[in-house]
Amino acid sequence: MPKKPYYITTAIAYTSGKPHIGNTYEVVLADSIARYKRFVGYDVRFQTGTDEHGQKIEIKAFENLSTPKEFVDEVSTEIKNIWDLMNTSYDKFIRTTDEYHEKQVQKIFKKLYEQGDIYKSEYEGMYCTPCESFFTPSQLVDGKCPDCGRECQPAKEEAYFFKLSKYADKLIEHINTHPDFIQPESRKNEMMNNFLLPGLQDLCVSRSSFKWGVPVDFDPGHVVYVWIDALSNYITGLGYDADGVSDELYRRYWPADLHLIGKDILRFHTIYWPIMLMALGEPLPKQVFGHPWLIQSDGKMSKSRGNVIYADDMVDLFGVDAVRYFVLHEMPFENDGVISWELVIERVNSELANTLGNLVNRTISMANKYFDGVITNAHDVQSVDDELKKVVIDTRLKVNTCMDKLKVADAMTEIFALFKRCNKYIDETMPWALAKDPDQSDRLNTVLYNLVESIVVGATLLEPFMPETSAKILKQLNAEKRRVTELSTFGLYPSGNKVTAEPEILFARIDANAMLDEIERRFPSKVVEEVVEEEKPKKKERPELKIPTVEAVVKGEITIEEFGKMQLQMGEILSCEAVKDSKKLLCSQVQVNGRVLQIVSGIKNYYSPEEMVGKKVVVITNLKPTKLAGVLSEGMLLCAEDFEGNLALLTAEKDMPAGAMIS
RNA sequence: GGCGGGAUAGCUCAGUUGGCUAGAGCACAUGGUUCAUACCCAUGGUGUCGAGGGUUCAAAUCCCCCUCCCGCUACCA
Repeated sequence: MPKKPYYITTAIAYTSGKPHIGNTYEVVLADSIARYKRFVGYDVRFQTGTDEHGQKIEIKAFENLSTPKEFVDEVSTEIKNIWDLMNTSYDKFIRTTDEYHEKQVQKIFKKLYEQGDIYKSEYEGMYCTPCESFFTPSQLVDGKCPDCGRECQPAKEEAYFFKLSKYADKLIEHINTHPDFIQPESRKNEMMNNFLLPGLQDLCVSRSSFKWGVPVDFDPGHVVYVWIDALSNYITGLGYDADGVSDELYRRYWPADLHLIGKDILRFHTIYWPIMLMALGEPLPKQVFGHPWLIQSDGKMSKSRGNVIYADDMVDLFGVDAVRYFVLHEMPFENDGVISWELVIERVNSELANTLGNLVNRTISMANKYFDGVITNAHDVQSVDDELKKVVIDTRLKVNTCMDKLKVADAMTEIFALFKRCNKYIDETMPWALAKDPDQSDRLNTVLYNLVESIVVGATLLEPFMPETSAKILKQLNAEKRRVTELSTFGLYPSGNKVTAEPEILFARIDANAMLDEIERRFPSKVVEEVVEEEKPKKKERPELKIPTVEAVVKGEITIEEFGKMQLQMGEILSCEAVKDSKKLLCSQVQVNGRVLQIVSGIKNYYSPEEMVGKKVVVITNLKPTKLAGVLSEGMLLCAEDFEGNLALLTAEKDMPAGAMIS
């Protein structure tokens, strides 16, 4: 019988820098599923890769004194090396700078344009300068800016737009009739309630403010929006062709069975991507799973303090399979998982060293001590054996149930329950007592045989999650990995086989204090400087895997007179408080000359009201007053904003009095 | 502000359509054991099941209200 195809993908990693353990987790998770599916008999194709375009990369490369291509070559290689280090069994590593990919992206874009799903906007009267926003005709209210109600101006920049709304009803229908399409299910509501049901807005799918992207071949000066580019990887990696001459691979593996992605990019995968596919006339992926994140709980380790945890450092300290075990087992299905060095050490000691490693070690030691390593099934069966056998046989089904629901952590727990049951069996049967009585030799043989057999089954099931450890155990027991069809039978280990004479420690117990000292030596925490930080609003660490960035808009030329219309002045913040019922707004009383202006700003996530007081900042003082969250705001505090959306207030380079003019 | 999800043992959580003395793992304590990596096995406890009210023979579970947390989204002049 021919194998059924199974196509699984991860998100492609954004090549803006080295991925940390939270990003790496995704590939390991995908790998465990891919390996499991292969084991149970699927013809698996597992694709991952790197997403290499966009303005952010253009800038990073520039800062790095290299060309974008040189930069992404380097980072992509680094990412691939980490994926390899983690022992991930991908079949295809795609790069969005690969020629065949870029070519297809151009074709896809062109096809959508030619069939009218993508259109070029003319922008006359559709750019609202104060709002710095572009609007499509459908968004305008009476021809005016839907945000501020002011006249919109013709803009210099043209762009292409994708008519998402055309396919919205079809997508809603699809989501409703395919309850497993979006996982976990709670995310489905978010997509429906926030985007689909209120009505989709057309998506701007080209950029002309920077160059590092796939050029729109029929309109030089525009590059394809990075998401259109990135999402296409799932089909271009299979040899999809927009002109209809796709490879055999594509016909075999598409539609994908599972897109595994971070929960932060679910919107792109459950709205934009399906609509793209509908427009192309291709079937939709069967399932998109937005997994949670691994986060650092106490803030002791955070990027800003330069001590993020990286996969390669962890592997160096603990070994590949310990890291795989940790990330797979600690990550729940729906909530974020927590990672810290202490937790890793604790798990390695209690589960890997104690439960599993010690079990294998003590079993082999007894076999050597009592029978020179020869394992014989003497068939001296007692009723206590039954429960062990039942657990061993049942584990395969339990694991399967978990894996079908993508509950990888639970599947691992089942496998370790098998190992724990083995430990209990040893206590129940007391081999050391049997060894003292020559008449019990058959019984002792049988007990050891049952143990070895059980461990072989466990090791087989462990392979998708900890391939190296699985192989090591089987080797020490001189056994072959079982086939899936053999797992319902107990007693296939060849009687008379000999286990290794020198059992190797699988996982050494870790001295927590010594290890933590070593970690501190290698990755000194920059510590304590921020003692007073307590109440400071904290920004949560997010993985960098594919956070969409907003490219800076290139604005049209203005005259000095136009600039002169803005009244910029230094202002001193006299007092400041949070705006009630608002998550981001602070309301400041700002002194400028003799006046005190009340200004509302969306900076609560970056500044506390207390620390605002006394600051001298740059203010636009002649901005038309407006109400924000019901509070009057009579100006604007100027801020710089980086790619992550972090804000910093502007101040003068030397101390200047409140009211000082800026020109 | 809108939509959604949570609040259960010291910690992380499970509790299916309301039903027997509310569970698991970790941690802790005691006992056992010695084949093994100071390991393994057994036993144990406190829970106002976030607060209050209601429906019911019966509520952690259903309804109302309150408090707090989280996610997405809007706003962030």
